[in-house]
Amino acid sequence: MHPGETSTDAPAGPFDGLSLEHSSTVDRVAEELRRAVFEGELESGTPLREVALAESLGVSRPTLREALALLVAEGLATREPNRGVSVASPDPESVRDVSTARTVLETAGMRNWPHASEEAREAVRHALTAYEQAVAAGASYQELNQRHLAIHLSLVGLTGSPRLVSMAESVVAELRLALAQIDRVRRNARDQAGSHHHLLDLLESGDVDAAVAELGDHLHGAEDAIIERLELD
Amino acid sequence: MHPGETSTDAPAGPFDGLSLEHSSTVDRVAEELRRAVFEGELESGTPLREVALAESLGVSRPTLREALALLVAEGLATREPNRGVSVASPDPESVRDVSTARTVLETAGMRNWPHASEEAREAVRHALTAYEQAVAAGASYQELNQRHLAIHLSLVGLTGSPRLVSMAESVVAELRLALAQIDRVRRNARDQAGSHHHLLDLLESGDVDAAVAELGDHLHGAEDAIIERLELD
DNA sequence: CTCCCGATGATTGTCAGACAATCTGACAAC
DNA sequence: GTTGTCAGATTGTCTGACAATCATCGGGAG
Repeated sequence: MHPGETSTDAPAGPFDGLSLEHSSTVDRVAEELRRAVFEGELESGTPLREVALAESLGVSRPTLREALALLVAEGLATREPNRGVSVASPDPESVRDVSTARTVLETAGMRNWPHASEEAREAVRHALTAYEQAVAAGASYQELNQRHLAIHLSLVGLTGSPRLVSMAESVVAELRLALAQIDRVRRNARDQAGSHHHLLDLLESGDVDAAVAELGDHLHGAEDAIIERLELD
Repeated sequence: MHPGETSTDAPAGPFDGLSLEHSSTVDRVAEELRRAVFEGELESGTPLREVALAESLGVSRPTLREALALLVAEGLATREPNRGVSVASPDPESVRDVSTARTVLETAGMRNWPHASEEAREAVRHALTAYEQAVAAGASYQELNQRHLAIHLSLVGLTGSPRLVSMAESVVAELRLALAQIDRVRRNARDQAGSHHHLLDLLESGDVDAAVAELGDHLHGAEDAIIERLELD
């Protein structure tokens, strides 16, 4: 169920850290399409013609169709009957919805901070420091974006529920799509390390309510910023 | 973006309320498989052989494969590489996870009761009365189950977020699978109308905290009951 | 007698090609 | 200006096929 997990349940052997890329063609195609969408190579609304794409990727049409079905299920593309699949075009309404969904999921995680596993709490700290290091190192826009979203995902991880995390991943994927569309040309990521560091400090000090309030502001601000830039297309 | 919405943006015409069943073969196949799973016709762990199923349903193998991919994406079936897909077998861990996910989503909805739209609140009341009427009428096990879960979905609807509702639907689907497996033989549904009515009364009176506590007990009890029966298979 | 090993059949993953149904756009007819 | 019709393009679906992989089972080595 979890992609990164080792599937063998051998107790402990000398062959740890060895895992073979057992991905199917469909998975690779889907991954390549996701990458293209997130990197902004495909503008929103672009129709994904089956024959052309299949030929371009060197796979058969049924295989490509399965991959497209995955993308549609993830909300990264939309299918209109008899009209094919095209890259999803985020509208203000869906951005608002994604934002409220994020708020619910991440708030639930933060409220569980005192009862969360030490492992989950450590994951939050690690995600934050990784982000801050990326900022300090002047990492690329793509990497900063990803590490920033990883922080928010780690907050959902505080619930300890794999299903909630996977839901959050799906929602965040839609957000990445919207961000990619907005920043297709001018890709500048503001430094938000301070805000997140403050968030973690509040959690560590036990003031969960204040942290939740801060998160609410943070997400609401992001929502407004995205919608604003989305509407002057 | 919303399924029930008319896709034409004509201002207002005499042709409202007209909609044609535009379902594809893949959708129909997936729906039939879901039904079979929920009715308990397919035991958990049953391998879904592609050729046999395709022939039995009168569709081609690629079409069936797309439908199976949908089921897998919904968590109702699992795919093992080169070994095909089989009906998912709920284990205690996943039931616990489903329960915590439900708790998060439904609690979020209830906490939003005061700010929810009147439409959403009315949906909760309607779902409850529909369930109570079904109980009074001595409806079938299947119908009672569905109406009971509809109440819980309506609680998530209080968030006003379509995405959260669809997440809840996915989670509830897994729960229906587990219930179908448990009650494959003895299908008795306890009358839980009283508990839910009390829940709604608490909400209407404005005591959201008490309602949330009550919901927590309710879900935790259900979780324990399911796991208990699951473990004496 | 037990255990490892290789052949055999079944099943999946993937491909190529084909056809009908439907959509799009343009053009002719009323 | 609306309607009818047609050609091209695209999707939805089917058929048939092939290699890769997996499960089973019988035989030979120890």
